[in-house]
Amino acid sequence: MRTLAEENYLKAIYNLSQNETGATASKLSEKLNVKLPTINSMVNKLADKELVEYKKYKGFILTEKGKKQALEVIRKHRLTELFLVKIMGFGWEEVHDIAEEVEHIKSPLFFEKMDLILSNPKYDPHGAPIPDKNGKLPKTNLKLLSNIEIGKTVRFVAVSDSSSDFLSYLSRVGISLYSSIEIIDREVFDGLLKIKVNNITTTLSGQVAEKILVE
Amino acid sequence: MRTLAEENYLKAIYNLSQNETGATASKLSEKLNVKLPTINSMVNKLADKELVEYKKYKGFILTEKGKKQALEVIRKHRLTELFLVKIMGFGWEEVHDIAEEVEHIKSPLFFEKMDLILSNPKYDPHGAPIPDKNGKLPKTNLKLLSNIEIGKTVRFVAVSDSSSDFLSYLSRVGISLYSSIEIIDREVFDGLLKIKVNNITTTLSGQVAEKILVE
DNA sequence: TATATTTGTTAGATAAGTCTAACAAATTAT
DNA sequence: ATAATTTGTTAGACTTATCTAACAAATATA
Repeated sequence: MRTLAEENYLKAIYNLSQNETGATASKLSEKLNVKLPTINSMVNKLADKELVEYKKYKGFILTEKGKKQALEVIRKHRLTELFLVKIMGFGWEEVHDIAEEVEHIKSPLFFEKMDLILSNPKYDPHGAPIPDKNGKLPKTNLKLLSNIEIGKTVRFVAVSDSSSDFLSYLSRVGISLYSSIEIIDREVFDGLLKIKVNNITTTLSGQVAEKILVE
Repeated sequence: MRTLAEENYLKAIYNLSQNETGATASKLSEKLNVKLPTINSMVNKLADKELVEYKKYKGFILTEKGKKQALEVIRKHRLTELFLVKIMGFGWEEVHDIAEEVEHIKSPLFFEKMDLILSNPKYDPHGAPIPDKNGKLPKTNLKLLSNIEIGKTVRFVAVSDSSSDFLSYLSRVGISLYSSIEIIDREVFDGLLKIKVNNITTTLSGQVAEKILVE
């Protein structure tokens, strides 16, 4: 039986692997709020179970088996988030933390029912793709808002940060998922971005623009 | 922070205390599927935290604090069961095991939302009362079907066993919550019971009749 | 390139929750 | 009332997931 801690390590390693930088001990340590030696001993355990591949002083990569298990947990997380928003009436900025708990429920029936009620949804309320029962993810081709050329108009399809603080901020400045965003101007020095959304001109910091995914 | 194991002990002790026999080490051991010495060490811990009162070789009783915490978990369990049936479309025989997992979710928001969606419900799908936010339970005056005199007609309002096996059996023989049950005859030797439900005559064993609560 | 800094590893300790083996108290049966 | 049985307790071991302290490798800096 997979433990709660194991599930969290698999998920964190999966998520870190999606960045170019890959999953290292110190990044995991920061993400999981756990000291470095703990990471070390846990990753050794996961390696014994053939869930990650790992050579000393090199980073970690999930095996196929590990990846499959990580995607199961991610599926549960994202299905839950959508269920919370669509069926229970939560705001998109409220659901991340609740889903962090619900994703560890074992009962397959519970999540199958969510999937049924939501009609096999493909994306969660933050635009992240929901893996299907076999761990398959819909292909997406996303760009960072911070990299789009001046003058272009793009569609806001996902965020890379689901924290309540960030999402509340976006709501506050009137940017919601699937909005059209026109790039008016960008400050070279710090990436400060002038955009037009719903005919209103707003300014976003470079940090914020890096968390907004568009197509 | 209350641990999962702690919550399960509190709940089990609370439930056992409801029977006349009270909560003893061996009963807890059986209920929680844990060996006797484990019960001993855990109950000692709970006593240190002033959640149960306990004198060697005597049974366990929850303190006010312990009772309050047990009722919080029971509230989560029963709210969840009703949510699963009413909102998610599960059958009453499917929800117990799922609720055993969901009841340990910490997020108060999650359960407040269920409560809101269900409009402050008073009873779960098995007729058990749902404690309110302060741990108050609606007073109920229930009798066992096995104790009702011959000739009387009663209303089936709750079960004392929420297992899938038992509930499926009841559904199969056509007895559902809030049915009227007329006692036709009872065998003195083993309590075998002849009843009439919806104008159909059925026979129930003594064991089954003891798990059916009526008023 | 040599040194300093950052990152990763090993060793050993701790807390929670479980177990088995051995024993003691309470209860039941003879 | 004594013996047998059941129930409860103590002692000590094990596993999981964490920690701190000490050290080693890799990387960055002077």
